[in-house]
Parts: sequence; structure tokens; C-alpha cells
Amino acid sequence: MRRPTLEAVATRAGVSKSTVSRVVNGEATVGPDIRALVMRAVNELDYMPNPAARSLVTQRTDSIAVIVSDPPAGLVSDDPMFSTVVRAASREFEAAGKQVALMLAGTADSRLRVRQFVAAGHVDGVMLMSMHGADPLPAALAATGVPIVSHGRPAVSVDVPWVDNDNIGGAALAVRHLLDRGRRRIAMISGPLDMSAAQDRLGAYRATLRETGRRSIVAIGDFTRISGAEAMFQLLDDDPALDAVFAANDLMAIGALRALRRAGRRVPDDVAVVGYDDIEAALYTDPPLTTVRSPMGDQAVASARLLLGLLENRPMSSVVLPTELIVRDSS
Amino acid sequence: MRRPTLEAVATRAGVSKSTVSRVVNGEATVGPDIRALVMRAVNELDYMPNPAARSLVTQRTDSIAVIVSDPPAGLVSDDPMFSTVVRAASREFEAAGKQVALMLAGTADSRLRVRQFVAAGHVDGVMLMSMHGADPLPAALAATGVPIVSHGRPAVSVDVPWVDNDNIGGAALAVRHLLDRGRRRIAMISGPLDMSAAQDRLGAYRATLRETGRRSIVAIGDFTRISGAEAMFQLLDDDPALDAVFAANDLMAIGALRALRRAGRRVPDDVAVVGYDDIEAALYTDPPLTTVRSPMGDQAVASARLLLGLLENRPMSSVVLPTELIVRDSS
DNA sequence: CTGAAAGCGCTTACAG
DNA sequence: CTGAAAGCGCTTACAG
Repeated sequence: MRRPTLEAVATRAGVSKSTVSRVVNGEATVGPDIRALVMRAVNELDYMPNPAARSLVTQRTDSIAVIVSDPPAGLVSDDPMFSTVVRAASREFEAAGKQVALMLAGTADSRLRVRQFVAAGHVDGVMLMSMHGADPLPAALAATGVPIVSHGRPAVSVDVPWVDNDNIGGAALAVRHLLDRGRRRIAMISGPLDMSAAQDRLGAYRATLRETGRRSIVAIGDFTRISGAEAMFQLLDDDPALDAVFAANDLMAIGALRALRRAGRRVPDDVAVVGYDDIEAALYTDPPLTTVRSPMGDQAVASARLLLGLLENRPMSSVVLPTELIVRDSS
Repeated sequence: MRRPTLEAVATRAGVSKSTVSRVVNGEATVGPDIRALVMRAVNELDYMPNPAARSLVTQRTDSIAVIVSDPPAGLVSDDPMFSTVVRAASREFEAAGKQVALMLAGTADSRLRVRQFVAAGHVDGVMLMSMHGADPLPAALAATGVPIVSHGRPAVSVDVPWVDNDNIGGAALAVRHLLDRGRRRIAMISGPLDMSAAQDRLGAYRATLRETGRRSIVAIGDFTRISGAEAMFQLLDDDPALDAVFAANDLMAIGALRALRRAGRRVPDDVAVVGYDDIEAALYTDPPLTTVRSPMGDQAVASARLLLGLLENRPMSSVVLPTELIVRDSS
């Protein structure tokens, strides 16, 4: 019932454990006839190396942690971005023979657990997702000495390389598009200001309006649909004459569309709406949503490659990926 | 630079390794003064047990695999269900001290990798998600002897306990609701027929219509938005006079809403629409979507508990959770 | 090219 | 209640 060991294979093949180990690990220094003998024994016994025993001596685990800073309410993991990123990164890591352990770290408790897990040497590297400014995790993890990358630039300066899309350029694209369409009173629904993506998108919105001498009108959401709807109601209160709104992500834009419908405003006739991310749902809103396409999958792949490079001691630096405006009927 | 070992702690505390091990593992048989001594050394050195070494002797890994049968196109992981389930299950497992390794197994290659991973003893148990009928993975994994549960009843009979919602009851609720509203020609957009949820929902639709002497009108999708839109166009072709459609999930219902809009049909005036799942997006469609609420989070929690029970050798059996109709403006 | 031996860092009977 | 010793299943210098 117990699984076969190296020793069993060695006995069966009539060779030493060393030789079996070499064959199993693909070392070239084994004679072809002996190798064949060993392979046969391996197949007959359906042998697979015990990963714990291997890790114990190699000091590697061949697995990496993807850590998602997800509050208990599930703000992050309800975002379609979450699946896209986890999926793309998993593929990349698995192609490199690394197993992915997904960990959620939204509470103080789970942060502690995650830190312990990493510090105990469970994984060879860490990919961080959606880190808020106040989050102590990046620093705590960096202190363990394990290689780390962040998917998205961390809000506070901490010495981990990151990959992000061009939030500033993307937001500027959105606002200029609305100006080009002749919109005069362009409001923004911002994301939470302790996240760098939200900061950058808001900053670019403000800068672009300032260039043309226009005033900013801002409400803050938390990247969820419901917060987008609430922010939209507030903006309509603040400035009933607004004729456009730029939401810092598509989920909030979807919430805004609903709020505008409830308030009896037509989109785009009365109010133009632009989102950010280009999630699939943006194609299915009524009307379909104009949005900034952020290359989420590419960003995840780049993050994964960054970490894989770090694991091989290659010199690696942060990456910014370009964005693109997708014009649909909402603007 | 190397992390401290049991031995280092023992030396520092002036006791044996056995004693340190006992303290670290919370055994009660250690004198209070000695325990204090050890604890101090542990803290001073920031000691954490090496998990590989521990696993090697205990034959446990304290981690479990969540395996998602996700085709390369990402059908499953783009579904909001995916995040909800992964998140809820992760919480449950982590509360029990189990680490979660998320694995995607959509291709033959990745299925092989997953099987090897499990067979090699990387994990103590497996939770399967969204298994299609032809998928050889459940049987292959069952053969490894590792405890398995399936989130969702497997389409082919394989001896693993599962947790599912009451697909038959839920679908019947939806169809009866449409009948009660006076709808006469009720079409259905089914999910892929190699999945049990799709089979059951379609079966219940047919049975309920048959009871009242009505004909079925069915098109098949794959649970994605786009397939829902395509199926809706086909249904309109097949029966231009249809006055209601029941989609086997909300994503396809959202696609159907879009197709109906394109075809110039008003919802619910011309065609009533009902979905299944009650994902958050169902609240944000125009009009908001009537749907069957399936307790996805509860189902994930129940699946996790089922597996945890199995790991403790408790006798466990499959579970069916009740559903509920949520009536909104689309019907 | 192959093997005997040491050692990775733990846990756990077995003594006392 | 505490310790010495064996052993979990591998890899890897070191010899030959």
C-alpha cells in the first residue's frame, strides 16, 4: 500500500540508489543499458519521487505562492481580473514546472499565516496581487529573503520588482477621448486611493483636465459595482449638469450605468461613460462600454516571468505595459 | 543565512531535540519551566519547522489541491462562480490549517501533471471542480488512493462524494414561474450536456413543460455569455413567437439579453428571461435579471468540509443544497 | 560510469 | 517528564 521508494526501484533494477536517482533526474552520465533497466523498473513500479524527501535535500520546493490581498468581503476575488490573472500566471508557472499555491490574505490572521508559510520555506518565490498601501505584507515577506514580485506597482515604496499597465497613459487616453467628443463636465469615479492604480488613474484624469482648464469632479469607490453606482448617484448630486464620467474600472462603470438608468439619464446622449480594464462584461452592457484595455493576461504572464527570472538569479527589472482605448457605444 | 533548525533551538535552550519537537507540536507532556525555556529559544531564533522534513516523517503535507477542469480558453475560470468557490473553499481549508494549491487541468498535458502531482503525495486530499463527463481525471485520481470530493456532481458515475445544489428543483422553479406569468412558448438555453448541472436543469425544464403539455424549444450553449447570445439568436430563428427563455446560467442569460436587444425584442414585454446562479452581475443587467439562486459559497464550504471529514476518516456522504427563485424585472 | 556513505531536518517509539 | 537513536526517502560529494 505504501508507495514504492528509490530503494525498491534500485533493488528491482539491480543497481544502486545513486544510479536510480541519476536516471530519474535525467543526468547524462548513466550508461544506456543501465538507464533502460532502471526505466523499466520505474515504470513497472509506477515510481514517483517523494517531493518532501527531495525538497529536504535540494532545499527547493518547486512551488510558488500567489498571494491575493483579498478583504473578507471578497472585493478582489469577485473581480473578473482575479481569475484572468490567476489563470494566466498559473499557466506560466506550471509550464516552468512550478506548482502554484494560491493564498488569500485579507485579515491580520491570514497575513500572519501567509508570512509563516513563506518563512517556513514552503515556496521558492512569491507573486503578490492587489496590494493596498497600508498592507504590511510586502515588507514582511521581503524580510524572509524569498524572491518576490508584485502584480501591480505597490502603493508604498518597497523594494520588490513589479509589473503594471500604463495607468497614467490609459487614463489620459480615456479623458482625452471624452474631451474630443465635446464633453465639458467630465466626472471621475476613482478607485481606493491606497492603491497605486487608483492613484495613477486619478492623477492622470486631473492632469489632463487641468491642461484644458477644466475642473475635476471626483467621487471615490472601491472597484466594486455597487460602489460605482453609489459614487454615480453622488456625482449627479454634486453636479447635475455633468455630461461624462470616467470610472477607474469597468465594474464601477457598470454600477454607474445602472445608477444613470435609475436617474433617468440616457447613455451616451445625456452622459458618456468610459471604464477601464475591458473585462468581457463590458461588451454586454447596454450600451456596450467604451473602456481602456489593460492587458491583464499579459501583465500576469510578465509578472510570472519576472519571478521565474529572479529564481534563476537573472537580473530583472519592473515592467510597464501599454494600454489601448476601445471605443464602443457608451461614449 | 540558513534558517535555524530544531537542533539550534535545542542547543540554545540546553535540552534535547525531542523536547523541542514536543513543545513545538504542543504536546502536553513537557514541564512548564522547560517549555518556557524552549519557547524563548524558539522566539529568539525565530524558528519555524521545515515542512519538508516534517512531511517526510509524518507522511502528511497539510495541503490539499483544488483542481479546476478549465479548458485553455478559460471557460470556467472566467465564470464568477470560479472566484466565489475558490475563495470560500480556501477560507474553509485554511481555517483547518490546510494549505490550498490551485491547479488548472484543461489539457491532456496538465491532467497528466496534476495526476503525477497528486500521486507523488504532494497533497493530502483533492477537491475537484466543474468536471465534464468525458474527463478521465476523477477516475485517475481516485486510483491514487488520495481522498477526493467533487464540487458539483460528476457527470459520469465515479465513486467520489460530491456537493451540489438542487439543479432539478431550481430549474423547475424557474419554468413554473414563467408558466405562472402566463408565458406560453418557453425556450431554454442549456449548458453543455456532458455536465451534470446542465443535464439536470434541462431535464427539469423538459419535465415541467411536459406536465403542462407544452413543447420544449432548446439551444445548447457552453455557459459563456457569447454562447448565450448565439443560442438566443438560434432560438429566435427556430421560433420567432417565443415569449420566454430560461438560460441554464446567468452568463448565458446576459448574452441572451444582448441578443434580444439586437433583435429588437423588449424584455420582459416581448420575451421574459430567467437565469440561474444569481451572480452579482444579475443585479446590474437591464432589466435586472430574474434568476435561481444557487448557494455557491455554501456549496464550496460544504465541499471543503466533506473533504476535511474524509481526511479525518469520518464517514461522509454527498450533499444537495436547496435553491431559491429571485424574481426581478426580466420576467 | 557506478556505488557506499553521509546528511537534509524533522518525529517517534523506546528507555529510563 | 526527558533524551539517545533510528528512520522518513531522497541527493550528492567522494572514491574507484
